[in-house]
Amino acid sequence: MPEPFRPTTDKPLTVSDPSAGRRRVVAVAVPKSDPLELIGPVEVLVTTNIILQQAGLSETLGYDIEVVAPQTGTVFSWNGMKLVAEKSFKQVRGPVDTLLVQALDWNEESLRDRKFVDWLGRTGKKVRRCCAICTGAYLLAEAGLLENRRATLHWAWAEDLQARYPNIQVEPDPIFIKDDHIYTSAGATAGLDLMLALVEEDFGRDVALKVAQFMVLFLKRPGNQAQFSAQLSSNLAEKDSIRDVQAWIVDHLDEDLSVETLAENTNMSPRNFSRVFTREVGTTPGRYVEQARLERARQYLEESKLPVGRVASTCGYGTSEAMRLAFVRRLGIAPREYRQRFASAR
DNA sequence: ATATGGATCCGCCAAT
DNA sequence: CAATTGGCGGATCCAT
Repeated sequence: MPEPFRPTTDKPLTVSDPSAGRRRVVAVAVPKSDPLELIGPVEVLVTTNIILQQAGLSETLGYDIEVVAPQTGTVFSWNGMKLVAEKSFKQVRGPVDTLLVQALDWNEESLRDRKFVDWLGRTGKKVRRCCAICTGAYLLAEAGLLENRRATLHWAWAEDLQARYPNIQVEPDPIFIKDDHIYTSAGATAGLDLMLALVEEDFGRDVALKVAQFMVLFLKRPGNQAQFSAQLSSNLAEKDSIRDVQAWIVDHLDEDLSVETLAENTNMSPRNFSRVFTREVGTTPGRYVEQARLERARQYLEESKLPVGRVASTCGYGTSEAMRLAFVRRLGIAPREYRQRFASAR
């Protein structure tokens, strides 16, 4: 076996809390779901172990990872690939540090498995951290762990989850959300970011950055831009006049896009324009403008090397501070950090 | 980090 | 009368 990872510098690894100890992580997988959403996040933890090992710290620091399923046996059978769970949840004994719940299965059998869901609920309450990757949020919701909490998942499911569990505050935009000890993430790749956040909590920023740097060599964030564009374009208005406004907005992000100005161009009063726009598009003018600016800024941060300040002004933010606030508010992460994690150009 | 002024949103009612 | 549009005011969000 070749050496898995060779550190690029001789700088010693800085660990925030050298007495953190080894953490027991139980990853819960269900049959007939997407294995990427298990393998990716677990890979972050494994990479952390490797990096700690390189620093000679793996005796005392790192993750002990177990994968469990509703039943032992085949967990995934997908395009000829099979993953086999050696343990079922019934065999989990003793305290767990972090519970990691992978995506939901296509036919939702796992949701109807009362013993399994009850175990999730009991365990999720006790552990220090309970995390869901994307549609794993359904399992947490069914287990009652998300009641009256903020949660996120991939935007394509957000509406459905909200409808089925009305007392959850579903927010589709953030990369991930931490509410007390319950963490949810917006999709498979967002699950990686969630895991990086856990690594940072446990062992500090230096370790998390090394892990991220190591992993982006292999994991170019796919579909992020496409996803957000789909989100914007899925809301195209029927009325030509409103569609024109939408097109004009994305072509003139750095100009005045106040409701008043937009209304003038459509020969409507601001009140009526706002009302018609909201009915046709599904979001208010102000929110749509913010969404468009945010999307463009994300794209530039990922795909260009423009300084953050230039990105801000190009995308219509008055100051880079304004953009920073918008990023933290909507995505839960600041622009510089966003670029650090998602930039595709080396 | 907080305070303040302006923009935006939304319900309500009046006018068209 | 029903449906659309416009204006007003308060609550909230956001930028500075």
